[in-house]
Amino acid sequence: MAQDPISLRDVLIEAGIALLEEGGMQALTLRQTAARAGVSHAAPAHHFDGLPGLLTAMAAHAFKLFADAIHSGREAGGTDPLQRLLGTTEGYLTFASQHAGLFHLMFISPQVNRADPVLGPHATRAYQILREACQPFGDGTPDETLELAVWSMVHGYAMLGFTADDPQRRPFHRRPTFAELLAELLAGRQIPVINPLAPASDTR
Amino acid sequence: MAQDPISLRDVLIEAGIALLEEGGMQALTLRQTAARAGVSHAAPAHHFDGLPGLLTAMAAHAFKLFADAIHSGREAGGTDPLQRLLGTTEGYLTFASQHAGLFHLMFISPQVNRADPVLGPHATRAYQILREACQPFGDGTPDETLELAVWSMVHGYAMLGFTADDPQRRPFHRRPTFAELLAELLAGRQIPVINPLAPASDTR
DNA sequence: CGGAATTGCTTGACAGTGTCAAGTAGCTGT
DNA sequence: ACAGCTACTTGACACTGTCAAGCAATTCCG
Repeated sequence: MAQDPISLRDVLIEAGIALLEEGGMQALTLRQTAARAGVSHAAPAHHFDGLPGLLTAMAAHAFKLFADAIHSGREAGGTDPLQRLLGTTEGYLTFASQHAGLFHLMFISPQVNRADPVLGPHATRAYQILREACQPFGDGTPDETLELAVWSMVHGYAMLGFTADDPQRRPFHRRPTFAELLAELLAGRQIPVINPLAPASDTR
Repeated sequence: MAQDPISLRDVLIEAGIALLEEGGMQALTLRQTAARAGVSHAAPAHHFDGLPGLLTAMAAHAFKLFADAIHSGREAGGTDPLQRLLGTTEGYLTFASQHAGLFHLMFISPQVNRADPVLGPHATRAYQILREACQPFGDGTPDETLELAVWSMVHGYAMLGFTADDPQRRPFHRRPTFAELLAELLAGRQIPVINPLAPASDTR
């Protein structure tokens, strides 16, 4: 074959994502996925180990998109450490709200086999981005307490955003933004200067 | 014995909880619940509006248990404001780990009808307990930023505890405790004294 | 070059699920 | 006594995931 034709495996993953984003986890079934991909209902069994296998492969794909999202969020934050961390968390939250189904797959669905090694690399990459964004606020070495504090807070903020989508039931007069929460968390820390070693030079 | 005031409705809720705690959300089906309650497979339809109705009723029950759990956690914290807040969050986390299925029902399951008014009272009561535990760390009035920061952090900590149950994949050398995370969050705050004689005349 | 094995998918079946329609036993109110 | 109502049962239907068998095309290899 001259060119590698798109494998049914990838088509199925795309079809599954489409179903997930259209109708949530309820709509994501093996048979519907196969139908959308234009194959028979048992075809997916030859590429994935049942429904959990398909969901796990989709979760792996989702982790890659997720790591890309928080990476570009960090890059959008420029060079200022606080803006970089904020951009990272904004990427986190934007992905969670724009791809709620994939987020659910990545962090919640009990059908995903979390021991599968295909999940590891991109999940680790995503965490490394968060870790590096936290680094300037520590004493130079990785501060696991700060990392987990930021991670827990942004993750919880995203999850609570899903749950309390009924405005009337929200206990807040005005829901604080995550930036305010992060400022609260970092209030006890020294905010690092932008370029501590070099002589004062403006940002371009 | 002679009088049998236990309604089938309550029996079904208990049966559902038993199934949920034994086999997770996968095992919680209408028909299994009916079978465990000793009735026919269509009996639940006369007490709940389908499976979502049963799950919503179970979630309401769960919110009551949850509010009780964080209430006793707060009481166990004694009178010191920090210990009270810590006890509250510990109650939160203990409930989440010991009743993972109910926690999933309360905050995650898309089948639960979150607009149902039966969810409101106990969910509100739970949040009020958290709010009051945060109050001493504010300037006297409810500080919604601090409340949401604490809530997001404890919620995210609980959720991440579910996800990353594979020790090998955890990015931490030693997973920081939630008390350490809370200390990090409160590091920018004045820790209130235990028995303030003039509560409102604190430093400003 | 030609059978044989493998791959990729289809077809068909089965048990299990939620939901609906119809039926029934038992109690209640008049 | 009788009608009506409540609480459930029975049966059916469409849909689900999974498995076994089959089949056509490709690849292997002797």
